[in-house]
Amino acid sequence: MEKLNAKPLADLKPSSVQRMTRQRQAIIRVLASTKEHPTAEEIHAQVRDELPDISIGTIYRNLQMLLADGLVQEISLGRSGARFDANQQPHSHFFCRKCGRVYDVPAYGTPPTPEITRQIPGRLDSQRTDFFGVCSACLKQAKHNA
Amino acid sequence: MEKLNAKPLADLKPSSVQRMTRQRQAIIRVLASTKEHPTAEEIHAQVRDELPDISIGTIYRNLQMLLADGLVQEISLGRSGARFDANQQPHSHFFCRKCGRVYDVPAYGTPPTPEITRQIPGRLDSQRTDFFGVCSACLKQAKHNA
DNA sequence: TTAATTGCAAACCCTTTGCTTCATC
DNA sequence: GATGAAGCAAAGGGTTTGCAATTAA
Repeated sequence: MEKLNAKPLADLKPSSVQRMTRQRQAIIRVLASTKEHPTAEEIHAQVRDELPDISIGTIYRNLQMLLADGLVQEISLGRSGARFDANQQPHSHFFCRKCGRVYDVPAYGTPPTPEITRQIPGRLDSQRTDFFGVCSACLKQAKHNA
Repeated sequence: MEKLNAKPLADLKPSSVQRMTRQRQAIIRVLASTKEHPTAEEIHAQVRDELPDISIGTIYRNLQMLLADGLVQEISLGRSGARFDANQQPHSHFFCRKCGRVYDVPAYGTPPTPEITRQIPGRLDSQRTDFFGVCSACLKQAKHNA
């Protein structure tokens, strides 16, 4: 029931979006109420509880619009299907190599030194630091199976 | 003609690899001689110059083996097809949002503070800092079209 | 009323895989 | 020779798209 992110997402009137359909509301609600970084499939499954006929295409189309408006971030790890993050606060991610889950961690990253900036072959907009390892859940399971 | 990376890749005897076929040699040669972070398709196109009948499946199978042996890194940015990097030296990447190209930049990243480490929900193996923006080539082109 | 949005299904792209043939060891 | 690896083509998974029907404004 984390409500911190609910506000910004729900309040904004994204420019790509023209009508607030039931489907869109439900998708936004799911995104705003989770810190799980769900995949499109996972969002679909959850929204289906409320709107059993919603199609996966609608999920993707809405995600596109929310991405275009910067209300949602796409975090993808290799070939395993994109995950979506509606947390507007600056934060970093911890990726589990075993299960593919993604966890929020406090914002991390020092501003690029002029040294680095000078060596970027272009205009630098942003930077991101990601963390990798094996999550507690997987560690626990591994120990259990041993 | 950058030869720096050619050595480690060419010298190692990866455990996944049992026979050094002409195809594998050619793929390794392409990877070792570029800093372009080619996609599988791009590797295919280049190797084809030498071995016109090589199939895309062979490219992928070899990349898998090289990945498994840690001789190549996969760097993927969203949905645009994985890119492969055989540069063994520590370094970071600059991703162009416009064209999708990936450029090497000097290694970047400060060691995680105990503070951060403590907040990671699992065992931290590694971290990575990526840079995003628009590359010089695209900036130049945009100016040209204006 | 009317145009944005949906549902459906087919199409797409990138990657993987099964199977037969080839060629390295 | 044996067997790992290649070529080919079909299958897979995730995502996008065309089109007719729906529905918010």
